[in-house]
Amino acid sequence: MSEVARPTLSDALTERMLELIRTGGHRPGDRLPSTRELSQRFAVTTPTLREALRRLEATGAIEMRHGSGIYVGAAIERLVLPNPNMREIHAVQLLELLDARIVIEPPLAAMAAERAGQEELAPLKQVLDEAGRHLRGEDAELHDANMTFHRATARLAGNSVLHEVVDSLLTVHGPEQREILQIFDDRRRDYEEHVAILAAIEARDAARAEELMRSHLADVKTVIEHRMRSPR
Amino acid sequence: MSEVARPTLSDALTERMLELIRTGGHRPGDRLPSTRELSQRFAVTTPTLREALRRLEATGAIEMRHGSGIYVGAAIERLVLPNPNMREIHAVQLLELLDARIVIEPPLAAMAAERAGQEELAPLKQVLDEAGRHLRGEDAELHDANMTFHRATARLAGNSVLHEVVDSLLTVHGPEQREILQIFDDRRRDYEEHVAILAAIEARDAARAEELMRSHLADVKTVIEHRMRSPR
DNA sequence: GCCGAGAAGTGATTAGATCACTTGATATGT
DNA sequence: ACATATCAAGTGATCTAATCACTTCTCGGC
Repeated sequence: MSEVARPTLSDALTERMLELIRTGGHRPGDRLPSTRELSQRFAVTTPTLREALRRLEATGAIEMRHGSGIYVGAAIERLVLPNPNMREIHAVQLLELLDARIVIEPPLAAMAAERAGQEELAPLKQVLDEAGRHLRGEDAELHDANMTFHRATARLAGNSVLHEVVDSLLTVHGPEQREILQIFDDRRRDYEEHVAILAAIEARDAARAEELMRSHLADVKTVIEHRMRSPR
Repeated sequence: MSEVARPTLSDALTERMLELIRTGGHRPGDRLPSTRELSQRFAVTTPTLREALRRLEATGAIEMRHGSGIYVGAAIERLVLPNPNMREIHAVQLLELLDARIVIEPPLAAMAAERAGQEELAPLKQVLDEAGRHLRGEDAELHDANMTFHRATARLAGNSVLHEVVDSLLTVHGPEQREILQIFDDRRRDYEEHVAILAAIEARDAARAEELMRSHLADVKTVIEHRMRSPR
């Protein structure tokens, strides 16, 4: 029954470090304060600080050079993708994220249509059934089921790299971001469009699947743009 | 003059942990040994071990739950993208990676052609000039310059999310992976095709830029496939 | 002017203890 | 018998403070 797990000290540290870099006007290549100074400033001990630093290092936000110092990494000014412990991205980036999906997902739908046998189609149908059961239930659950449809479709395409990319993009729709999305999206319509996409994939009509996915995501974007201007 | 920096203890630890998970037949959701046991098994102290764990956590390879345990994450069986300290991916995945680029990069070339003013085109030209100077020089340098062209083009497209995605995909072409690529690619031809792509972008011919980028990447893939079968 | 030794600064690792949280078993009450 | 409350064991999180290893820059010798 437990919730999202209370953030740990080093969770907070990671975010404070990011903030320090961003608001401090640091550019990639700049050197950051030493571990000793940082641990003092944040009032934590060395090992704790270092855990936070390692996380940032793993995503390319910083670089640690033995004997030399800690440097701002190239990824700092970009979006850090698969990062369960550092939610980034704000509302403005939501539309950019959708544009990215509009580029990537339609071809994936086409690929899925081309190679998917009946057996592999099963999980996709299952996801839609699940979503269907939530049509009159909790909005959050329908929303999640809709997201799962996109992941499942990407998986069907059969390219693990692209699958991972889509998965990353959708994961960013997590935590706070997810709440924003939930305010804007039109879950019922999404569901219906998903049904149509599945039909095209099942019929192995690649061109149609691609076009439907494209217009579906364009619809989502339109709705969000509209509602951003005139909240419900 | 220093080289690639000697791997640190926790670097090695990160890889040993990954190996433990992979060869141990662990599936996502499985619980791993406790920190106490792991630190004993690897003969390192807790803080050191935890640094390695945090890196794995940051990429979604594992999940640490306070009071409960350490669990294998969902990302473990997929590709972990922007990860300077964990080179993954083997040769088989090279072709999949290229397929992914074939899906993503052509539309980006089109977007670049549509929105690029003359000023923004400067860095792209500069990259090509740089590559041109290496035409008769070191293969490695030409190879790098060619890679930079792809990054720069993706940047021009003006979507930071997609830019980051492409950057991640190309980054994976790092360390060991890069050596593999260098064996297979045809740097001179790549350069010439890049020149043609730039011309299309400069002429703001989106359709042509897209098609050229697509055929360029298809060429690269063909060459690699061919050479994999019959090494030089 | 060049270059090598050394000092200062910085990250990497160690050691063991203590705190905080989760989970399942046990006991208790109805 | 079942549900609920309590508690103990296991596990991650953090602290403490010192030492080791590496880089960089300065300064002296040639």
